Amino acid sequence: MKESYYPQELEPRWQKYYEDNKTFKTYDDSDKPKYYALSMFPYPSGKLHMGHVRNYTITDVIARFKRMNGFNVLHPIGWDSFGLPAENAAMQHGVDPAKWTDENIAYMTGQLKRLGLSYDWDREVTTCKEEYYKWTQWLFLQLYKKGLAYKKEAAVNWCDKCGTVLANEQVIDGKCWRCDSTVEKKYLSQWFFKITDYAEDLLKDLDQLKGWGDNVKTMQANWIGKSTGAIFRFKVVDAPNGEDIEVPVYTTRPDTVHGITYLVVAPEYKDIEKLTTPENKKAVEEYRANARKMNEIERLSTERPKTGVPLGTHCINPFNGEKFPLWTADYALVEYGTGAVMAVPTHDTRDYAFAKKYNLPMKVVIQNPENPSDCKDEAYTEEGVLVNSNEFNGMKNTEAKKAITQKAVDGGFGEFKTQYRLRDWLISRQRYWGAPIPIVYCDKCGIQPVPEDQLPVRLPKDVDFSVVGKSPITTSPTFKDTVCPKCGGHAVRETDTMDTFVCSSWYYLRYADARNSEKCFDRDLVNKWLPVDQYVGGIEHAILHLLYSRFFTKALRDCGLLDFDEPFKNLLTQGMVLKDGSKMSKSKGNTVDPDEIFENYGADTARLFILSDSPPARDFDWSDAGVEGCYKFLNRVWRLFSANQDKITLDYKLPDKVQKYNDDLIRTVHMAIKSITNDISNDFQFNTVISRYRELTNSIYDYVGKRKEWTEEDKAVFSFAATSLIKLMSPVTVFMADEIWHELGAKTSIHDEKWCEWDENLAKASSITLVVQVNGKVKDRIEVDEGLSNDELKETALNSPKIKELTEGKTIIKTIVVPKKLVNLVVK
RNA sequence: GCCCUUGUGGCGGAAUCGGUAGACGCGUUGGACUUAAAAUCCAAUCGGGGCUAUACCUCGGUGCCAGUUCAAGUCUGGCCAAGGGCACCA
Repeated sequence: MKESYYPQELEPRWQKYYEDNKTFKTYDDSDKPKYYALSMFPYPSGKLHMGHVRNYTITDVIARFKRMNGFNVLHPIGWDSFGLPAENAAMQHGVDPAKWTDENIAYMTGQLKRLGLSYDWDREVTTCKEEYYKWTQWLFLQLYKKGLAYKKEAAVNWCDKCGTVLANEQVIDGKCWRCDSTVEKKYLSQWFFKITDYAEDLLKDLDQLKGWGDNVKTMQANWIGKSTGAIFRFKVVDAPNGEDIEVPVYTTRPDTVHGITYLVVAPEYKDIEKLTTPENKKAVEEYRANARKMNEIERLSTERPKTGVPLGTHCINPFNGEKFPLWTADYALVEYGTGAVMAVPTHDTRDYAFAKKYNLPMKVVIQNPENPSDCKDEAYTEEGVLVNSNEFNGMKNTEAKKAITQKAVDGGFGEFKTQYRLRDWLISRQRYWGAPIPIVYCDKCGIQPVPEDQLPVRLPKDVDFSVVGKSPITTSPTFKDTVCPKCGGHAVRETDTMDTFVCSSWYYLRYADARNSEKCFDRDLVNKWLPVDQYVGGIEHAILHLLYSRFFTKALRDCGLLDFDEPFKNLLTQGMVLKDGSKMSKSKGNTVDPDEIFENYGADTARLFILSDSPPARDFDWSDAGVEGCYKFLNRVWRLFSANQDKITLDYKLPDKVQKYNDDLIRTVHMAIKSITNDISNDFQFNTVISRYRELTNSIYDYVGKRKEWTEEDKAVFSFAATSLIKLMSPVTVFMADEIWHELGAKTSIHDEKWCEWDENLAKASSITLVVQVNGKVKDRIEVDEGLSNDELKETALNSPKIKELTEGKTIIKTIVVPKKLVNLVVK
């Protein structure tokens, strides 16, 4: 065994060995229980970054730990390889997106292997390959058949820089999630998935997800945005041309209905022209034109003062016969509720601000009986009792919500209503590098799905990437024209491709049956492996990917393709990797290249370090000194073995009875096994696991330092300690562990070993430190035998000279004994 | 504004049930080895005070203020700060 550690040589050697021997291949037929460990698959951007390293190392250690604990582990990897960067590269450098992507995948595959990740490479999936996107298209058709994929004309989010529309989830503060440019509204005909059909399911089933953090669950719940209230329909009494017209509103405060003093419709409200009198027409038109010009950010700013103009028409409140005016104002949103709002300035802060500005009347209808407010200075939005509300006066507002809505239902002018903020998922993209939507438009038959036996609809190669203002796919001379599958006549293909989030919404299912060319996946295999037992990835997908995947699982369940409701049983959202307090990014210039770390220290050091300093869920601050420290530690472990190789055997036999000093080391090892096992099992606290590695290593070094002569017993105990250490470390420092293992004479890989077990009786110190407190303050510590009873502990405490002195002349009122731990004397 | 998460030494962070606060590491300081350096090893390292000094003793200390308890980093109530999410969503 070499005297010092040499990762640069030994790591590639083992890497090749694992590859040649398919050490980590997973077989479907096994009598072991299954465990599915999954990292969020990467976009092949070119190179791994430290966030990837952290993500994949965490999952890899989990997979290896479970394997050693007797599970048949599925631990796959793939590539989320459709998307804009490849197309941008094509536009800028004239390189084929497929080639660009392939090259990136090849490079990053090398990096993943170098990092020592125990993937079953035979299950690799690549979303941009025909063998994969064929099934993405097939799944689209299944959703289409179920009525869950549909096309509609709608106001959609348009990113001019990316040249495509975006889903609501991809608009962050009015800006594009990818390129940060301001998003505009456009009216376009686009494909949607009906995720709103699953709003209630997606919300309700969050309760099932015990293994998800509350942060992610509340983010999803907020996004779904459920509220309950009522719809009220108000008749317009003075519409131009005497038209008979109603305006429905959605409200969560039906209890305030007697306080309506005006009504607001969104500038884009569909009937707005019919609601506008000729005298007001000009002002209203102007206001609407202005609203149209505003971008999302301006429009949605809550700071902007409220504006609006009257329409000139009026409604009657059927509850009290009062007449109130109609206005248009852009604080009403056309896409939420009915696009119209009943305004009660006394009990809604927005209505209050608006009414104040335009001098609209106010009427108090809810009051706190203890502390009545006249709502002159601000709206009263708390609970209370109804006033000025006819037969409902005196009723608690929480009860009145129901009673008043019921009255509307009975009177035929309203109903109970549950409303969600979630919108349907817009999946069309006007880009080339994605899965083509398998639809054709026939001149005669209209929209026609591509028959399943004609899949995949292949991406054309004969395209011009230099075009501006339209998707390159539309430049293909061969792609667009086709025949109608129904009538055989002329038809044109849909040229939009699918959002890449569609591809990533089902990839975790494909791993269960990755090479199936006949089917999307075998139902039994998917039901066998899924749900994912442990999913690991970044918090940035809390809404996007995780919500879409949950939707897909439920929709495919309803299509009869699988038998479970939720795809990811446990979710670990790892924190960001920071350097100097901020997120690593190229623009900040604070990135660390994983290759450089591999080169200088080896993958094991990288793996050890990325797990060592913070618990996985927290942000991790990269420090060069920390890497150095981990490298030194590995050297120290290496030297422990190289300097003592003659004393370590793999087939040691521990005697039944050993010397006290040997018993102490054995106990230390058992305690380490216990705490390491528990720390991994309990929320994957790898940072403390690594502390235990160091503690155990320190203990073994202490032991070695004290031995002048070595008995056979000493060697056996030492062998036990050293081999336990290297096994415990093997999921983290994968290459070094196998190298040492072989240097010790093993013929098989350490990664085929069973996890260490501990004996509960040995996993505790032979003596304990009794803490003696007086009035809750620690006054003495006494080494006592482990087996002492509570009475004996009390006796020991009272006999301590220190305690005697402190209690001298005082009365002991009470004595608390915590078994094997502590005695607290309450004295006066 | 609403919701979630987090607040512990110079730093990253430990601390099953309420029971020794600061494990382990980084950094710093001192020492050993060396011609020297690197590497390695040993020791000290929350703050204030006491003692010539070591040992030791003592007081304070887990964002702030209260409370419960023999005992609070941990439980309860009220605040404050940072990070994140949602947001004219009626």
